[in-house]
Amino acid sequence: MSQTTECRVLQQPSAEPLAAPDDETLALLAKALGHPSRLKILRLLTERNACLTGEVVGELDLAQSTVSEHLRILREANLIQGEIEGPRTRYCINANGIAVLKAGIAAL
Amino acid sequence: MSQTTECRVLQQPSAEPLAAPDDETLALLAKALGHPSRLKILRLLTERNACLTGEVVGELDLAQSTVSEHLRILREANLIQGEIEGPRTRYCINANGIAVLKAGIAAL
DNA sequence: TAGTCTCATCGTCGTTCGACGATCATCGAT
DNA sequence: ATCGATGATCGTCGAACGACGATGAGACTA
Repeated sequence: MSQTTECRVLQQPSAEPLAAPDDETLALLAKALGHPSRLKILRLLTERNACLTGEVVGELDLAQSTVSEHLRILREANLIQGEIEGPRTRYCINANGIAVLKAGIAAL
Repeated sequence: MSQTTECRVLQQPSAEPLAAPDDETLALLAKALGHPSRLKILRLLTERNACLTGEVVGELDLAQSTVSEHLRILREANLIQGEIEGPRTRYCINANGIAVLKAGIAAL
């Protein structure tokens, strides 16, 4: 059962258009996106509001360690964020990172 | 001297919003973008209207063969296109590919 | 305290990437 | 017909990636 508990993170609505990142940063963001499984994870986290690691693993037909790696890559790219919740970790979209990505691509 | 001859390619202005690509395709596009040199090439081709391979090489501080590889990757990702012009090749942005990319990212 | 559950991290293995120099094919000019 | 210039392709090498199983660290539960 998909627990769609909200991922409570302070985040201003950002009225600003948001500056586009430099090439180095944009390349890192794009690279993090450059794998189908990671795109699927992003869509999953968007669709549901947040997911435990185990829920993501359940959707991906990949080993737990592999999924955890993909989550790490997305996290380090600032595209998602996770908070520890007892023995589990709850991941959700990092809206700011996504916004930076969108701004960078839109500015191409 | 940078020859900014126009890259004449038929291309409808596309009034449609343009459908977002599937994850597989979007991942390939993102992967192609995931390198600073390739972003730089895209910007170069946008700024000037088109470039010969040699002009791109002159801007990138990389070996000719390496640049040619980057051009190939962008070309195969449909983000740029090249036309042979005598002994040289003239590259320009593939507006359609860029549009697909932007649509895919914007839809995230 | 022992046991279990969850998830991150580590070590490994094969594949892909990114860079290079060398080579090759093609076109223009001599 | 030869030569020079241009640029794609090939072969190579080290680094990074993507997958996996195994292990380890925390946090609840009995």
